[in-house]
Amino acid sequence: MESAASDHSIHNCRSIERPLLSPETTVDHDHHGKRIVDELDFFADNKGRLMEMRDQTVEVREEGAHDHHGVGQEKQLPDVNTGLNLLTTYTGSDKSSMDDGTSSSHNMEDKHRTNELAVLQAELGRMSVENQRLRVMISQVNNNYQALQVQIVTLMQRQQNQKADHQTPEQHQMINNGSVVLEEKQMMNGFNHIVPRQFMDMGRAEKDELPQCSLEGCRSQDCSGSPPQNDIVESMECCKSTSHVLHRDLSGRISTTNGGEDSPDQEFQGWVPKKVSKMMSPRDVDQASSETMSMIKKARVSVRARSDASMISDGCQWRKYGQKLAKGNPCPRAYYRCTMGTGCPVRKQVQRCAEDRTILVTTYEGHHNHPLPPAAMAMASTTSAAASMLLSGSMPSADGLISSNSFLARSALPNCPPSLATLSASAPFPTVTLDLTRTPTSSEMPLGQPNQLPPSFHQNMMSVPQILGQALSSQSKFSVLDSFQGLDSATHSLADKVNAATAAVTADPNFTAALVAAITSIIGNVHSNNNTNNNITTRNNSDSNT
DNA sequence: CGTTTTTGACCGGCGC
DNA sequence: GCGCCGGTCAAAAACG
Repeated sequence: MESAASDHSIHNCRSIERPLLSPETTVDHDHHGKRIVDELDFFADNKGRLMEMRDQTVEVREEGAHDHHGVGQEKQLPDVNTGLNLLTTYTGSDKSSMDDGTSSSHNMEDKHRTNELAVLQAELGRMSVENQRLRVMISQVNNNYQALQVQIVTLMQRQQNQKADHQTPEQHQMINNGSVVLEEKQMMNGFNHIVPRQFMDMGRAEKDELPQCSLEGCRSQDCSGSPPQNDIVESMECCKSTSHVLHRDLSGRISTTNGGEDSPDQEFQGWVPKKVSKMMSPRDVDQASSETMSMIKKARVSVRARSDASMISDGCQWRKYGQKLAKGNPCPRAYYRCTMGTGCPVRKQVQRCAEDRTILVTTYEGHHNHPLPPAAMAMASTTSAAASMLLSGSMPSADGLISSNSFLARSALPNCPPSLATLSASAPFPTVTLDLTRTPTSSEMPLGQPNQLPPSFHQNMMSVPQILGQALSSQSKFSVLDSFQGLDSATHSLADKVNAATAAVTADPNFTAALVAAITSIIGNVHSNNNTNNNITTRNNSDSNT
């Protein structure tokens, strides 16, 4: 039903979505070569009735093609509603044909058919309305995506402003009010392409391969496999130690695009040992002004979940590089580094809550510089989205204003129950905390916004990444499945799609709340079944077709 | 034998 | 300046 709706609604995406159709959706090619069954299957609940009327439907369909706004042969199919008017026409012709001296039993049968047609017509009319509604939703998603892109650029601009010249409070206010426009980047003399660079990788600094890649160029040409949201997180880190060099370094996106193959300078991107910074020249160290470093903080996303396992499965491969006994918590804190890509800067800390040792606190930091499997992509996108929300609601000048339940926190997550997501600017890093230790009750959900969880959240028991992936697909005009069809050839489009999906998530804090709720409902099952995230592709496949 | 984990040492930031 | 603390390094051990 859902895929049916999407197929009907997103005409321009049809070529993409068609491969997703399950065999049964295309099996029934009717006479005249029209894929009537496509329609039928889309509205599966009506299938039975429609099947009865197949003969009539075929005829009606052909006429409908004329009536309908010229959408082209393929696009006529989605416009099921078209057939309605024609059904009426057909009914008339049917009657006239019957008047030609047929028996009363035939009349009865025809009247019965007529009634059925009327019912069918009403049903199709309803579908038409639904179709229109879905189109509106698609356009809204598109609008949200566009808005998010502007917001991302604004954020990048903001950070660049902070580095280039210390902003006045008035400027901060302007940015906070959203009055900073894209064109402002041109005021940042010499920094036009610094911005994207800065958002790509914080670790690498020395190698510059594509300094000509402007902000617009990077976005439109998609020279990155990294969603901008992810980049935002990364940017927070990059500025800490190498902000003075980053504006010359534009190679990160390319290396990411290369399917994880290490570029010659791969060792310079991503995570860099502190010893590297030690080798920086005194001049470089000077340039990395303390002001900059104090203004820019690392953004982190912390996930609290009940789990008996030592780690929640997030689809990534991690290598433990340290363990420490933190003060105030008898449970040791473990430090992990992502090993899926060479030099990947992403790290995470895992520690059990001192108060409740069944609660596992996982803190993510950084942005992957390599392609991610679907499962990992979901979590990465979600954490990045959360981080971007944090950043969108926080300015360095606002440090200290952000705290749990603060105005800014509630502004950034206006509809997110306080128990689910909180912002914290507690030193040294601003952190978004997603609390999955309790399921949001209906009372916790925003008023007037009933539980927005997709039905599948309740129906299916999936791993966290799975459910995130599905959630992302449900919020985007692209499906996750699409993204991973032919990962090799679709690296660019994949980035775009994930980007769009993340943007959609970011644009809707409600969805974040729903997401958290969904994770919460799943996390308990992860305990007993840690392997469920391995079939995300399959699951999404089926989900995309349902 | 290569990879991962463990663990003590080390480093830098921060507060006093 | 000193000590505390969080974070990281890297050698050794463990693992597959």
